[in-house]
Amino acid sequence: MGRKPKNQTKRNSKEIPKKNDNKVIARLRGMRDMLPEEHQYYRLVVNKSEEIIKYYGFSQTDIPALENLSLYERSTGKQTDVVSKEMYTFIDKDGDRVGIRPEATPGLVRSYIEHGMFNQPIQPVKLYWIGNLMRREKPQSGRYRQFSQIDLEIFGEAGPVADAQIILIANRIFKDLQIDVQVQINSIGCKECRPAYVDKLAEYYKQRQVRNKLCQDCKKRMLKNPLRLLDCKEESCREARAEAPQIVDHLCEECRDHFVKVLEYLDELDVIYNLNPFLVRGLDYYNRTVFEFWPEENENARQNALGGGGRYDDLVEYMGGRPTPALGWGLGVERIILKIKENNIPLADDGKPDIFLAQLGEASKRKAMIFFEELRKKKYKAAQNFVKDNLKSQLELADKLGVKLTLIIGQKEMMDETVIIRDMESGMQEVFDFKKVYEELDKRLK
RNA sequence: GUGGCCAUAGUUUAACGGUAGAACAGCGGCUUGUGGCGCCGCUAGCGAGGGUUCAACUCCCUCUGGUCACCCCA
Repeated sequence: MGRKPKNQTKRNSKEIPKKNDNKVIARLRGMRDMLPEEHQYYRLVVNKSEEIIKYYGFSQTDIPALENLSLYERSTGKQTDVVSKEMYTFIDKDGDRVGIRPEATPGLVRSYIEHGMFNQPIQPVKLYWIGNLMRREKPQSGRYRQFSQIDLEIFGEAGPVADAQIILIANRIFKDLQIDVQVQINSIGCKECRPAYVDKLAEYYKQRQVRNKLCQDCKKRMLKNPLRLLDCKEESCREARAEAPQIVDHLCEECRDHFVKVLEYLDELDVIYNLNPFLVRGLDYYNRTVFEFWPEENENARQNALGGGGRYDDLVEYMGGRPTPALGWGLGVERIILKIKENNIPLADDGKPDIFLAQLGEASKRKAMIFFEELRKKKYKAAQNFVKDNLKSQLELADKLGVKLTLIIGQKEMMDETVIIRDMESGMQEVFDFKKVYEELDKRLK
C-alpha cells in the first residue's frame, strides 16, 4: 500500500527537468577522507614515531606545501618521474612556476639554507616533519595522490654513526608498531667513484648476449639511468644482471670505509639488515648509504616499501648552501596503517569515557552542565549528551560508549540534592548524596 | 601513463532482459524516569552518459571511480 505513492513521487521527480546542479560533487581521484576510525590509526603511528624521534633529539619543523617549481627540478631531479610526470604544477597569477610538494626533503633543505641553520648552536641540525605530499600517479591500494609522510633529516653530520642511527630509529618505530620489516641497504658511492662504476655497468650491459636479455624498459634505462637496470623485476633482466659488476666492489676507499662502518654499527645495535647490491633509489640526490624498509613477508615488498632514505652529502651545496653532509628518510604513513590493519594490531582505547552524565528536565540539565565542567576539571573521563532529553536515548548512548557508570540527575534528585549512580554492567543503581559523589566515583572507578 | 578485473541502500551483499530482496547500521514503537536481548515498523540502492531492444540494473560503448600488475614510488 505504501509503495504506490512512493513510486509516483519518484517518477515525478525524474520528469522534472532538474539540471544536475544537485549532484554530489565527489572527491577527486586518488584523494581520501581520513575518517575518525582511520584517524585513530594515524594518531597511533604519529604518536609512536614522535615519541622515539624526539628521544633521539630531533625537533619538529614545517614547510610550505607550495614551492617554486625549480626547487624540485634542481633537487629531486628534472628527469625523475616524480618531477617530470607526477607533480601538480601551475603558473601562478604573477607568472611564477610553482608546484605542490611531491616530497619533503627539498623543502627542508631549502629551509635549512634559507634560515642559516648551519649557524645554530647545536650541531648537527636534526629535524623531523610530518605532513602530506602530492603526486599525480595512478592510484592503487597504499598509493594515493595525497599521502602522509613522516620525515627525518640530519644536516651537518658526515660520520657513519648518523646513518646507522637513523636506520635504528625507523627500526624502533616499526618494532613499536609491531610491524616486521626488512632493512634493505646498499651504498651507491659518491660522485668520485660512482661514474666509473656506472661506466663499467654500462659496458657490461652493452655486451650482445647480455643486452639481448633485457626487456624494453631496461633498454631505455640503459640510456637514461643505467643504475636502474639493477632493480628490474623482469626474469630475464634478473638473469642478465647475475654477472653484472656490483657497486660495493667498486667503491672508493672512503665510501667503502663509510659503508663498512655503517654495517658494523648496525650489527652492534642488533639491527637486522639485508645487504642488497641491487638497491638503487629513484631520486637524483642520493649518495653513499641508501636503504628501504620492506614489509617482511611480502614477496612484492619492493613496491610496498614502507619507507626509505639515504645520504645526500652534495645536495645542500648544490642547492646553494655551504657544503653540508646530510641524510634522512621518509616513512609512508598510509602504508604503515595498512600494515597495522592487516596485522590486526589493536588500538589503545585511551579516549574512552568511564562516566556518562544523564539529565532529565531543564533545571537538572543546567545543573548537569555545571557538574560536567567540574568532572572535566577534576580529570574524570566523562561523556554527555545534553541535547537529548529522554533518559532512554541517553542510556543507549552510554551503553554504546561502553562507560562503567552513568550518573543520573532528574527532577527528584535536584530537589533532594542527590544523584543516582548506575552500574552499567549489573544495572544496579543507588542514590547518593551529591556531596559524596566524588568519593563514590573514586571508589568505583578504582 | 599502459594493461587485466570490478561497480547494487551508510556498510556487506542476493537476484533477474519485464525496473530490486536480505543482513548489519540508522530512526521509531513494544517500555511517556532507565541501555544491552527480543519482536514489530520505517528510512535508504542499481556510479554517470549514450546505444541495442517493445522493454535494460541485467547486453554493448564511452566516461568516472576502485582494485591488481607494469612504469614509478611512501
